[in-house]
Amino acid sequence: MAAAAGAVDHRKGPRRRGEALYSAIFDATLAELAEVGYWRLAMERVAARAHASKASLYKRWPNRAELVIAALHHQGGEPDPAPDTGSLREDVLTLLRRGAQRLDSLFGEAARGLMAENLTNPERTANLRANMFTGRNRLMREILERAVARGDIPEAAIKPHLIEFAPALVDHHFLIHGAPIPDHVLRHIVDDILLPALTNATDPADLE
Amino acid sequence: MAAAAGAVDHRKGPRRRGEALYSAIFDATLAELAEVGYWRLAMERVAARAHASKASLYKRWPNRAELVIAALHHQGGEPDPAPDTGSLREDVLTLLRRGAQRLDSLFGEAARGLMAENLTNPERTANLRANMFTGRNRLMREILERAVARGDIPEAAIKPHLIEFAPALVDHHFLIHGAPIPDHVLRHIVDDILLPALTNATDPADLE
DNA sequence: CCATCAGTGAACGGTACGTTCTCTGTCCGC
DNA sequence: GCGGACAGAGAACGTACCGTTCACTGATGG
Repeated sequence: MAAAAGAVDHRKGPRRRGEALYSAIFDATLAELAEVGYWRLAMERVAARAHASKASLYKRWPNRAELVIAALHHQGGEPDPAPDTGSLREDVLTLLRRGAQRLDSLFGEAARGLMAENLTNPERTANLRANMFTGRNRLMREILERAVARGDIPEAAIKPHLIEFAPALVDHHFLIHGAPIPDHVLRHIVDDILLPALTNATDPADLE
Repeated sequence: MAAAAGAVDHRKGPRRRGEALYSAIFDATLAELAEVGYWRLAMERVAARAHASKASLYKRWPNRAELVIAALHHQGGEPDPAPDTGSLREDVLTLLRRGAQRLDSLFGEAARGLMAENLTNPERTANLRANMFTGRNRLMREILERAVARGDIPEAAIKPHLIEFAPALVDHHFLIHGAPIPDHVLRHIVDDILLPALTNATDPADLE
């Protein structure tokens, strides 16, 4: 918590630069995020809390969305590798549970706010989606490819809409009902929707 | 277009009341919605456009979300009855297409904005969801019940999460990718996800 | 050691909020 | 058909935050 600088006037006192300044700003951003939520997070408040100037913020990030994304990225560690339990069901459930848990945190608060803010701008929405969902989709694809290799599901299951819809349903539940997401919701998605769809996947070529 | 009142000063001129006032405000609201979109729709602008006062607006609706919902409700006619083609696939596709088409209109613009604005407030989100999705869920349930009666799918398919997820996927696509929603997206949802899930639905009792 | 760079805090004009004020048209009971 | 209550119009207010610009001065590198 480097934000404990207190009432230091950085016009006279130690004037931060480089990493120290970034850290102070990111700390202030995350603290504001936790305290008042994304929606009421204001550049003015972050600047004041970090004892930095708004000009310094706007020099680095054009708006609060970029600032928050940077702060989360700065905080976030390495992504976990894809689960590999030998069971498709367990792999998928693990992946979804991991995502659900992530949403029940500062990350989720930010994700909800970022979604809300960018929903009105399709271009930014696409950009945001690329940053947030791409990782999960890659892991899901990995899981499915292993299941295909094991012979658990047909190769036709490797299709974008079959890869993306389970995480999409989790996201939707989060957006509508909030976090935490009950585990039975995840089990329903996997057992009643995803697995039947994957098992019955048919290659369009078979229909010709 | 009752909004064509022009430069009438309603302090002196005919002062509207009751239905006339409501209509003028709703017309102005929908016109603003169409012109600048939900996000830039401001109470100030609506009031000015309707030659009404902000006080009159706030007396009736506490915020723009309520105002827009009321305006849409005022405009909206009777909901169509559930499709009944004799084919589950056609019924569901018709329902989803209808929903997709509805989203590609003023209603969709408003829905996106309302979602964005209320995403940060779980309580309001729930309220909003009740107003927007309940109708569709009822129709979907009706369709599925007919399919069960015909013997097309097992009775176990009548479960909330199986009823709700197809419209949810449509909504999610709309939120992320915008409108119009390509028809093949709807066909993928129905053919590759919904129908396999419904056909394979198993009663939990069968597993005991 | 000094010129340049860069961060701070303050102030600005702008937009929209939600509230409150005065003035006055409209309606209802009598 | 009259007069008071009710309620709408428009303007003004204080608040919040936006994104920008300013003068000042600490830090940095040649």
